[in-house]
Amino acid sequence: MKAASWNVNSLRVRLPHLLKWLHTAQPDLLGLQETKIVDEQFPAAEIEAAGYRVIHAGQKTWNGVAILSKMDGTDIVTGLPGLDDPQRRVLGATYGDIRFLNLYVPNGQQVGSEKYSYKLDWLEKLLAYIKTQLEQYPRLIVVGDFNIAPEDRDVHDPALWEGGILCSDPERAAFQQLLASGLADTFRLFDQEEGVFSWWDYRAAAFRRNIGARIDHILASPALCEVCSYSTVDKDPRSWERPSDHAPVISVFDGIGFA
DNA sequence: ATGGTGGATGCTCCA
Repeated sequence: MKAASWNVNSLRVRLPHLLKWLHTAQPDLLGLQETKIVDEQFPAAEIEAAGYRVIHAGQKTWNGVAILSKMDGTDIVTGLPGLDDPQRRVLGATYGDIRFLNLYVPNGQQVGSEKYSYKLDWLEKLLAYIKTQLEQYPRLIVVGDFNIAPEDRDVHDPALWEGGILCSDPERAAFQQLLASGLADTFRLFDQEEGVFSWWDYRAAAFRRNIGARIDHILASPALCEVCSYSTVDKDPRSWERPSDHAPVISVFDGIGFA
């Protein structure tokens, strides 16, 4: 079973990239973030024609999350308990005996800002929710754009980024609490090359110079980590014409019946 | 060089 996550930064613009990538990568479960489209305009027909079921929680202009899958999902949730939030950032569903949560964590803009406070509050609510989900579902996968680079090795220039947004201690502490709750960062279950990132700023030729950060993650519960055999970032779509600023991330779980 | 690019929107915000 191949799980994936991709911040597409406008599904309207990126639909051709998505369809091309689906064709070759063939993920079984894919969380999309920043669809930036209302449900009524969601390109469901094109995605279904590519062999995928799809659920979407969208809004005008900003945010928006979708899950593409090769089987039907049940017990669909949107939003976090205890957070009455019009921003569409959470979508969860159950596929067989896999619970799959797709997140678009707030960016936070700048340390100390109002948006930063919202991000930290959001992460606190998320942690509480993850704990209850872990009790309920032994096989839990949490994917998304976390807007957190967990460690110094997850950014191009740790000194330059130190204490800044995506890297600040409270953000990293929140991420560590997710790991302490029982989830693992599947990318770090394996030896990886240095300088692997999932997001590169559009500006200053950042992708060409590999000035980026690893902020998109696939977390999994212990039962799934045991059967996780591979995890990577697929940089290829970031090199295509008119790309998203994020690349898809992928993790493979062996022996999971799907579709 | 306190910039740069890109997306959605509508005379600017967000990432």
